Amino acid sequence: MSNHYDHRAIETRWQAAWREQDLFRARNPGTPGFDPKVKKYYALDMFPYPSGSGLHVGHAVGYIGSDVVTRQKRMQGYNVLHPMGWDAFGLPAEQYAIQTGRHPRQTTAENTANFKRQLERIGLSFDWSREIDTSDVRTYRWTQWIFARLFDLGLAYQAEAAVWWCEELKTVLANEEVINGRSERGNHLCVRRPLKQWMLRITAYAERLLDDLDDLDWPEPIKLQQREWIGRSEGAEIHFPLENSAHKITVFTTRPDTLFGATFLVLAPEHPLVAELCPPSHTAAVQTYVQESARKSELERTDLAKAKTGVFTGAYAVHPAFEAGDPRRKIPIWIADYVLAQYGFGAVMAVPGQDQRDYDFARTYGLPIVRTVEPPGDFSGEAYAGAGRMIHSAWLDGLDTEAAKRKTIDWLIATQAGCARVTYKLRDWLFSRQRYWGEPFPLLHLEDGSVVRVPDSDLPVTLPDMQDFRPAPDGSSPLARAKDWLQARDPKRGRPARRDTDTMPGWAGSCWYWLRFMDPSNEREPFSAEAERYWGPVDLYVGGAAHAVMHLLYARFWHKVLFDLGLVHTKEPFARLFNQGLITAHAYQDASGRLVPSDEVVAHAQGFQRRSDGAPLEQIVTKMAKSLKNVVNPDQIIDEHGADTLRVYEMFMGPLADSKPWNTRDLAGSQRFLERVWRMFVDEASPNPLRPGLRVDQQSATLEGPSLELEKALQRALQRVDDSFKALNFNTAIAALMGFVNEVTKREGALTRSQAERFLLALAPIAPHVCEELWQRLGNQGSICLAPWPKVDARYLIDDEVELAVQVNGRVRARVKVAREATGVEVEQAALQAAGTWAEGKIVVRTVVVPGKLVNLIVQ
RNA sequence: GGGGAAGUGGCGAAACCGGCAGACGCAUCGGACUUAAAAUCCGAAGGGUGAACAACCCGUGCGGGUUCAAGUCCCGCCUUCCCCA
Repeated sequence: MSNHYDHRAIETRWQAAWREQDLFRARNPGTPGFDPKVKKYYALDMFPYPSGSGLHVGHAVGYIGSDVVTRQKRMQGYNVLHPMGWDAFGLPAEQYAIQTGRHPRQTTAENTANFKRQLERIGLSFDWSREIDTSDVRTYRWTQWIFARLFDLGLAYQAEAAVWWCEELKTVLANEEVINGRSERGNHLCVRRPLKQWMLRITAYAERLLDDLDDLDWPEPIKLQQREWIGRSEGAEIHFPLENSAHKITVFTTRPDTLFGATFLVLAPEHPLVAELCPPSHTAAVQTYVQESARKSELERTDLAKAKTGVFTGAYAVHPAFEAGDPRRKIPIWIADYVLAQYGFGAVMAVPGQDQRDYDFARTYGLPIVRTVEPPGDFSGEAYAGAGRMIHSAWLDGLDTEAAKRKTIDWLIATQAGCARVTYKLRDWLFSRQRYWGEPFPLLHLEDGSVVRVPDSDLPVTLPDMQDFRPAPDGSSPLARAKDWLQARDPKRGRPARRDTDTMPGWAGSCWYWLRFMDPSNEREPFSAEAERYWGPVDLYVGGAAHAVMHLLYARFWHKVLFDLGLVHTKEPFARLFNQGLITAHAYQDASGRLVPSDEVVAHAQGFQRRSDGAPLEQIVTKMAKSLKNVVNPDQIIDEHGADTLRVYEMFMGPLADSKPWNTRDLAGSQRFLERVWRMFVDEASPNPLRPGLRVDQQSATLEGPSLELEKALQRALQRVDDSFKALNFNTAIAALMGFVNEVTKREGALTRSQAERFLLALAPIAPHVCEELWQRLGNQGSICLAPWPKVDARYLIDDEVELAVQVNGRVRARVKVAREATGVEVEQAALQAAGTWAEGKIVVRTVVVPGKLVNLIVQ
């Protein structure tokens, strides 16, 4: 047997062995091998959409991180659930299929096979017996089943909602397909137009989605983003009757106190009353404006920096707080696209004195501006949005803002002109797509226009096999063309019915997949209560911060609905959330800004040049993307350097949470480290599988000399490994283990077998293959993957003597060694002596002693 | 526009509660081993002034502040990255 570090042979050997031994199988209650006394640990990765281009090293970093945690937990004796699957439905898969002219079912199967192969090569310890695919009918029948529960609860409803429409492509586009009002594909102009859509009433859960964030062990920034997204605001709704109509316009405002400053109303262009209240003289101008704003995205419409546009409707409303005959009682109604239809009531009372957008608008169109809150004396702005004493506000004058809000709300209630109101920025979730590759809705449309759902016993509603699944030119879903599939019968009375032709959005499967992993092959229910009670909630959820808002909010919403139905026993699905950072990469641009593939770049001392012609290049840091020509494929890294080297490098690059640039050059350090570990155990010049000194522990009962020093070094390293595993910044664990290897190198022959074993155990979660190989060479029975985690012995962490820095007036001037138990006075004396000329002849006015760290002498 | 995160050597980074800035690596340079090279091992290295492994000064994006002591805390800016139904 060759005796050098052969990563290829080692990695294939142990991956095969682990698979054969079924080592990473998680035991469900009631199955053979299940031990109720063993604690569970559920570590979940955000499952990937299996794209055609395969996995790159940026995807791998989160998976490796969670795998390291998982492997440590197994060694600590937990029953670990660590599953993986495929988020396979959705737009990208469909797009890819249309481009290649092949069916998404086929491309998805190929892509998942490739992803799985890549993940296995990295040595990730997934329980593959639980693999699921959201586009597999065995999975999506339960997605439909859960949707059916939502439908029964009245949480799903149909409504007209604005969707992007591209006239050129003759298709409905998703938000992510429209950039700056133009289609991503082809760069054609798009407009928003209303279409009947399925909506989910997530707003009914807004309060709970907000409140329950408090108890979660999630990164604070993510919680903050969710809170911002939900956007709770307290205020009032106020009714403004129309001058010549029975209708009234209801507005929401967070500043009811500023009612007397409201000089006009502004409606969103989509407001339902727009057409009705407009007198014929103004119809043409209003219609033109409504069409123009349909072209804009919300981003453009609400951009504070852009000029506000709007148009007068020709109609007036009655200001409820002014007496009849008061000229201020009649206020004009305008339309402007900075008001969004979906927020509040799609209408605002404009208070130009206290709101900058209203102010800008009033100035542009010459509308009156009244200030009703007194700004501080040094205020120099235009609209004053802060708090203050009320002025020009009749019976509110003199009150402060808070008191004025309360009094106004009381008045609104008393006069039936409004009431207190809480609104949320969060809107109901547009849940249908006019696309092929998604879960069909389990719904039937009857001839009388009513909608009934497919009974549970008739599920699944299978997605029909279609050859042409492109979106239709009239905006209808491709499923509308599946004639045979379309026809159905009312399950109750047998009347003819038509299936719903929309499909669910890409998010649907990811709203409950962690529950399916608990009991993936259950054919009677989405998951058993027993499995959920045992495995839930997810203990650690690892994924990109990119999903901070939408996926996590949607998933929490579904989970809460299931909680209310008694189907899950926790209010929240993910106890701890961790966001891995983005792996960025260098990309190179020439003078014209064109991207140059990374492998055509040469680095020089002065900078970077194109290999072919020596043209100077600029280096930029971006994310890894095929379009930027800077993607690094893990297969290639594993071929050349090994999976363990890839794992060590990705964990050594920096804290898992940080984004950091990939640099293939730096791999060498990680590979060298593993080679040094290898040589610590194996003498490559000899045919022996192991250095003779490590065969049995020859150490006597008490450690001394270099072996004692190594013991202290090992204990310090183990302590740092434990700390770093808790925080998931494995870079410091690896640094500590490297430091230990350096110490061993300096003390030839001092390393004991016990020390060698404990070192190996601590490294095993990060570099499992090489550690398993050496573990077996040490003659151990059983896999290192299930061997007990090494414990820190605190006795070795304490030294008798400590070195202190001696500062004089805050600057380090000397160092001094003192006994660990030295008193303050002793330390001060030693420090004074060490400070020498710096303190000589000076008066020490103060001494600060930080035990074990430093002494600061303040002298005059 | 709104929201979030981050700026430390040539590069990736470390520094736990405010306590010696730059651990551990990469790249670089020097030495040992070698006929030679690779590999390996040993060593140097933030910047400046200096002949100096002497000594001192300056240094954590920029400008202020608090403190015996600030990468870390406070105030105001600049830049970059991520997300937006």
